[in-house]
Amino acid sequence: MPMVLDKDVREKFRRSGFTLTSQRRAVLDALRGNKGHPSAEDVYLSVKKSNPRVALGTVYQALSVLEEIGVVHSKRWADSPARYDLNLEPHLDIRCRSCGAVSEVPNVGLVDLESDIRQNTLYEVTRTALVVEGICPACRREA
Amino acid sequence: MPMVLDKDVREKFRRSGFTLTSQRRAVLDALRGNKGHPSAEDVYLSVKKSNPRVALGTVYQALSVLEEIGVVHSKRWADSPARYDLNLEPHLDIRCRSCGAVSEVPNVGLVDLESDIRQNTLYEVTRTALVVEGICPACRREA
DNA sequence: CTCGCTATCAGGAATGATTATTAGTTCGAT
DNA sequence: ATCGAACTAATAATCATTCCTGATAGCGAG
Repeated sequence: MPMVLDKDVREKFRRSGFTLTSQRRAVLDALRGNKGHPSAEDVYLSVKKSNPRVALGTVYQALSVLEEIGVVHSKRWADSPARYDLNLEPHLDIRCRSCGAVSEVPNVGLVDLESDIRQNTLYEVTRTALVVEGICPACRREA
Repeated sequence: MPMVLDKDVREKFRRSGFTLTSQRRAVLDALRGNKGHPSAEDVYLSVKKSNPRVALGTVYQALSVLEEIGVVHSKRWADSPARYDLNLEPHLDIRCRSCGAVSEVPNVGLVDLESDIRQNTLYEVTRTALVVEGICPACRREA
């Protein structure tokens, strides 16, 4: 249940000066419909269903705009394209290095972490992402 | 002051079954000599000084072996090649999205985080990396 | 020491994700 | 309706990283 409401999105577009085009809305809808952590390619395929004329480059550009205005979030694991999601609550995802599945790790306190970071650096922090890798139970059994 | 002693390294190579070749040792030395967070290319250039015949691919392979046996650590920021370091204490690096500089954020409590993670997932955790981006003071002044 | 075995290496080509380019299109403001 | 800025589609280009091939090196058995 991502907390990304249309009203907030419109507001963020307005403030940023970017325009909320149909393609960008479609990318957003694709992310809404995909509870996992789709790659740009996944989003592209999803968007293509409703609008077969979109180009992959447009999806990349839309994702980058959406991330810049703070509506989507990206994470990069090794050996995998970047993955995107809408959930802007700080949360923790783990990726299986064998099968590539991504799932969420619950109950990990990240709340204080970001403010801790801001207090200990002179940088203006724009993005944080905690990347965790492992072997999922299913793949462990197979090994 | 990386805590990476030759003795530990040899032990880890022995246990893993990989062989400690001169190229791999050179990669390790390059990381020792570079206190920052060099990319594979940086390491390559550094290694080349003592052995001009090494190939970039070899550096990548050496880094991946060294990471697998737990001697080096990699992090991936957006818009930047992967960066490697020797410091295996969990620590926090921030990268300036404008000039690319990487520096460390001190005094952030990451100690409990990893055990917290392990307790809340069925995955066998093999790697964690906290990736933070921002604008460094120098670049902020210029903007 | 020498043969043969296996892991590794150098060099370069190939891959795959992402970005840049360019010409055309849409959209909002006038 | 007109104009200009922002956006898009399509494709080419880029860059990090991996893969492939034949050559080497190191090691154990004899």
